[in-house]
Amino acid sequence: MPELPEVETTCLGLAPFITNKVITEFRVWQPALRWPIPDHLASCIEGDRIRGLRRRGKYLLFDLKGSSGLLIHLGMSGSLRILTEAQPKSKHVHWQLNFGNLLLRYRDPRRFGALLYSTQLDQHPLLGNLGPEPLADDFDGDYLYQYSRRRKRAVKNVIMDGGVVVGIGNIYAAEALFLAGIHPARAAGAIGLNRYQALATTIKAVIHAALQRGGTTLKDYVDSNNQPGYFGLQLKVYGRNGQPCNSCLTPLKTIRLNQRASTYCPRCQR
DNA sequence: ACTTTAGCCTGTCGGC
DNA sequence: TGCCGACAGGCTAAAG
Repeated sequence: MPELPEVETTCLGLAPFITNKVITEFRVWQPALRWPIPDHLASCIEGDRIRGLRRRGKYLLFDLKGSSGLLIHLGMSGSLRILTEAQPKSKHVHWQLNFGNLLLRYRDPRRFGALLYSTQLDQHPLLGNLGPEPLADDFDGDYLYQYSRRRKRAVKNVIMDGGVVVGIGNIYAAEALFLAGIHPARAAGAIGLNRYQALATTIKAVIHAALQRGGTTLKDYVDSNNQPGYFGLQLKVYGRNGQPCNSCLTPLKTIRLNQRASTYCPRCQR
């Protein structure tokens, strides 16, 4: 399931193929994604050149003419793939962009992803309330501490809130909290500055490590060149309920926060 | 004003 | 073997 590192990897992987290429055709097979693909999108974008690719949180942004562009989200099972010749459409391919002979195909079995268009891409409502990037300088322990004053929500819910900081999904939240020694259910307002500085550090560390490996891959993610995924990151708590803690051998426990499984070490995380 | 919940989807897996 | 429910998950709108 694509998280920030996977989206970044996709962005970097696609860029050499489609930057400065002209969209010669746009085709849709299944417009019912997280939000419907806009009607008549082909007439808006055919003939346009891809001026550049960007990532914001887990959104992929394709800049087109003027300030217009495409906003793409991979949901939890989406992938983009470059094909150099027309090949039979596989199941769950919902749309494609043609660049002459080159094809960019979107596949998404669970259809939680999105393809949207705006003439003012940077003003798109979905981008309006996003918090800082986790690797940026404006995301740090002080920031988390200040946000958390007098807030009672669980700290895990805070770091997974895209309005606080973007791109931290269930996997990286669990791992970062373990590394920082913080219980996922602890009330955000009851955590001091020192521990938030540790948490900001471990968040940056896990995101950075995943980026270095080209993104953690689970099951159905395939990168933009259709290479098998990276299973590199050794997850210390995520998906390891009941197994011994890597550090103290205590069996890991799982609780549910915001309907999400949250696995942690009851001894190491307080 | 803040926080939680429901709902969107389908493939996979464990239990019976 | 096959069926069925639980679960996975980001994000928003609506409810609390």
